[in-house]
Amino acid sequence: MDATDAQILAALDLDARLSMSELARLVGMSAPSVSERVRRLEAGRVIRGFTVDVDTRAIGYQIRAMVRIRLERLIQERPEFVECDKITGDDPFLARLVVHTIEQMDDVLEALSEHAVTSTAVIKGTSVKRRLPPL
Amino acid sequence: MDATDAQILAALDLDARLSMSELARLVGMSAPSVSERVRRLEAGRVIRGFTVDVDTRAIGYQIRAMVRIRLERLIQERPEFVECDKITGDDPFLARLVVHTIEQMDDVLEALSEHAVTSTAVIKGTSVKRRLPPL
DNA sequence: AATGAAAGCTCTTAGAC
DNA sequence: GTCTAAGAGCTTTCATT
Repeated sequence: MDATDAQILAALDLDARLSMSELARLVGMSAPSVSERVRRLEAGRVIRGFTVDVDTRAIGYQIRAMVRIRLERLIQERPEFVECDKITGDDPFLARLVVHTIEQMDDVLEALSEHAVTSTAVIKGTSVKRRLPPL
Repeated sequence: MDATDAQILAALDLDARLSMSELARLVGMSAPSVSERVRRLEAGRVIRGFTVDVDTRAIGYQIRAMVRIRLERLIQERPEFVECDKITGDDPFLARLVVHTIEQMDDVLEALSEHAVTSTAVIKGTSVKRRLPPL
């Protein structure tokens, strides 16, 4: 990880579909060199993969919420939970929930409540969009 | 958004750098058709962009935490906060913090504590890796 | 580790259904 | 909205430094 690798990661964070030749122009190197660096970043597990950033609202999921819960299995089995971390504290799991309507959110949480207590905070907006820490 | 678009999004979620011809093979269409569909998904703001999934641990950030706080500005200004949502509840912001050491985490939280009360939960692991909701 | 040149493949555009 | 065909551009390989 040198300054050039940092430049490559920053550029790919903004647009992961940049061609190797465009990336090469950005960092001032030849395409084969940059291609080899990206390959090494993947092999070294610095780059875990490349993903698409989908606006779930644009496909009908109007409500997002953060849900704390004790039981992991319930989260993993429900595809409406799109992310879950194990954290310190009384309820060990914090999950991101995505649903079409408040009614659907209530359905999901009611179903969970039969097995575990949950604590829910509805997401009203995004203050900082996912970004890389300083490299 | 039809079944083909859903297939395209699912495939790009797994590997956003798939070539249009590979994507075309996967969904059983020609490359120009798939290319046009991806272009429309971007134009229609369903696809917000393409990003790289970087393992922050592999670049030295050993500690992750979720921090609740009242003040938004403090989060936006600190690049160690890599994500922040505005939520319902007493502390209106929930942010993801990434630091090298426990000492650095303490430094960041001490600095914040001069201006606002925070509540922190350290992340011990990931139970569900970021995924798309049902399409 | 990086470069330039060349072969092979991919993307995009154009035109037709 | 999708297809095929062809030209432009890209990625990859390899010899070289």
